[in-house]
Amino acid sequence: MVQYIQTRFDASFAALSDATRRGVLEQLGRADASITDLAGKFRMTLTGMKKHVGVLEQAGLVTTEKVGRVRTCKLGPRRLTEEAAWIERYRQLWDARFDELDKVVEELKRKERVDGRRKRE
Amino acid sequence: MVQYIQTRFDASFAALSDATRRGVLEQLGRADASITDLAGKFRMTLTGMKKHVGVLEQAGLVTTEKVGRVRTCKLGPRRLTEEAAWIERYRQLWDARFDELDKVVEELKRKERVDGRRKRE
DNA sequence: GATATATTGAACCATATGGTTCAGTATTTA
DNA sequence: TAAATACTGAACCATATGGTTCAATATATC
Repeated sequence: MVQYIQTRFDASFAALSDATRRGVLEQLGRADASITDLAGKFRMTLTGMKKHVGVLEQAGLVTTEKVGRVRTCKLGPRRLTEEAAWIERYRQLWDARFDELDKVVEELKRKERVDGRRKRE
Repeated sequence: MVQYIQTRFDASFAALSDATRRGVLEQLGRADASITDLAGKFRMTLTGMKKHVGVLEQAGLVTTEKVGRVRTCKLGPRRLTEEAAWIERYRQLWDARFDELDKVVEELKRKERVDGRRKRE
């Protein structure tokens, strides 16, 4: 279970780690497109684009269907819900962690004040 | 500018695409840790863990400081704000795209009703 | 039927990734 | 000062990635 989720995360974050693939997702958000369309838009060979689409498809972010000789790509079933949730959770962790640091700093300041007073005594 | 952002995205999403590194981030969200701590926790050589930490550091997600012989790792300055925003924007695109599809389906249904009526006429 | 179009697969290339081992160096600690 | 600890760097390995070219296949179009 955890393993499944982890490898799914691996796949989706890896898919998002390439500018071309992020661009393809944005493009498909506007309109479906063929491999030729995408290859043209991103100045790449058909074969190269096909690979990117394959990666996105593996990650569930894109689905494709071939009708006649043209393969049409569209956004896939995955909406990055879990990924968004992971990042949100991380951000909360981060906040909590730095709040702790703030407390430490506050504590230090308090002690300084106390020390100051002691020295003056 | 765009390039900078894109390569930053490349780096952070790539950093997140590995289960060990996501684990390290979660761990550091709980407490700072040395390379030895992390290597132990994730059953890996020091050298291996050092590399993962290096990737996270490159991405700005972790900072490290060496005091004496031990290097302490903590969460870095980046909170994944832009990454969260990118994903949110994508999710909206996705929703809009599928709303469009819904409209098409609605339209088809409407036509069917009309056709049905026509046939019955 | 001939030609053009759209994709596909295999093979190749350079570089990156995720890991290891092994031999250092620097710092504590006994 | 000797031994233990913590890290570091170089070198290596297998596999993945991001791209290409070239040849083949399937489908449309003239």
